[in-house]
Amino acid sequence: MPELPEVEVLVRHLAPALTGRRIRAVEVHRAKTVRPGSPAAFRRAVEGARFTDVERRGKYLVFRLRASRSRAPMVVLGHLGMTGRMYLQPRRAALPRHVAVAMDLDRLRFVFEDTRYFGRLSLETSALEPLGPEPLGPEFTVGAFLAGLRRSRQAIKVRLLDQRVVAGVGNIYASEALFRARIAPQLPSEQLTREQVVRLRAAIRGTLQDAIRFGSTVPLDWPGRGEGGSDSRGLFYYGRAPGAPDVYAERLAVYDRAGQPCRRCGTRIARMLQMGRSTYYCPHCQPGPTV
DNA sequence: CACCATGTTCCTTG
DNA sequence: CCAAGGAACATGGT
Repeated sequence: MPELPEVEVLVRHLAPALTGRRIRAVEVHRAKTVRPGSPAAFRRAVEGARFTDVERRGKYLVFRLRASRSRAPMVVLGHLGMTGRMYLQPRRAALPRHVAVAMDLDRLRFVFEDTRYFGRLSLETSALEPLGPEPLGPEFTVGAFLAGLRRSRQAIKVRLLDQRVVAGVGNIYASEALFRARIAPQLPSEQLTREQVVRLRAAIRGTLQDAIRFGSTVPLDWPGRGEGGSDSRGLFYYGRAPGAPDVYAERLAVYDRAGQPCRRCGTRIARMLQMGRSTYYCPHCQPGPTV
């Protein structure tokens, strides 16, 4: 679930739902999720604080809080890892099996569920420092992108996963953007022509924006409830309702479609490994050096 | 049983 | 210095 578009959609729902609410209690169910830092220090800092805003930077969630007594502003950084989810549920509802952290608000509970526990929460924000430009922001210029790609023989697909080049692109949207730009994933990044860089920049922005638009149309719900329930007011859950069709995968052009026909030319989509991660591409629409 | 999985970080080898 | 590869984290799906 979590690359930039999924985090963006989540933040858009969380911001109005959390802003102004006070954290009454914090339960850290998985100590390692608070990293770096300790669960005790995290609880001490956060309990009693009030949310003032929620933002996104790359794939990180930036929770802005104000301490109850000192009124000092503070920041909690969140990352969903591979399987993290965040949602609100009624405070008396059962916690999910793989709950990492739960925060009691007044009537609601804010839940960080994370099956594989790769996600994290921290009072430490230095992880934001090395991040490259926001792909949808004004800093992501052709010049900045060009600077991030030159003088590297790394395959362009691998470069796109480097959060210092551009922040928020992950394994799914790297393949999708390269298909959209018709650029071979294995092309060394320094060999991209200026024209290709311009096209790839536009493709990244278009791909991410389409995904955000798509995500915004997905009905929200929370585990264990049917959709559209009358008491779902103020609650949300970004993801697939149990048993619902996986519309999420159907909109992807190449990711996880190995062997299936390219939607543009009919050629079978190919899969290869780059740095141990799957890359999907159309050998006809994205011609390039054979590796 | 085998292999794969939306992410990041650390370590080793060349 | 760079690049590549592997492992670790931990659990589930096919």
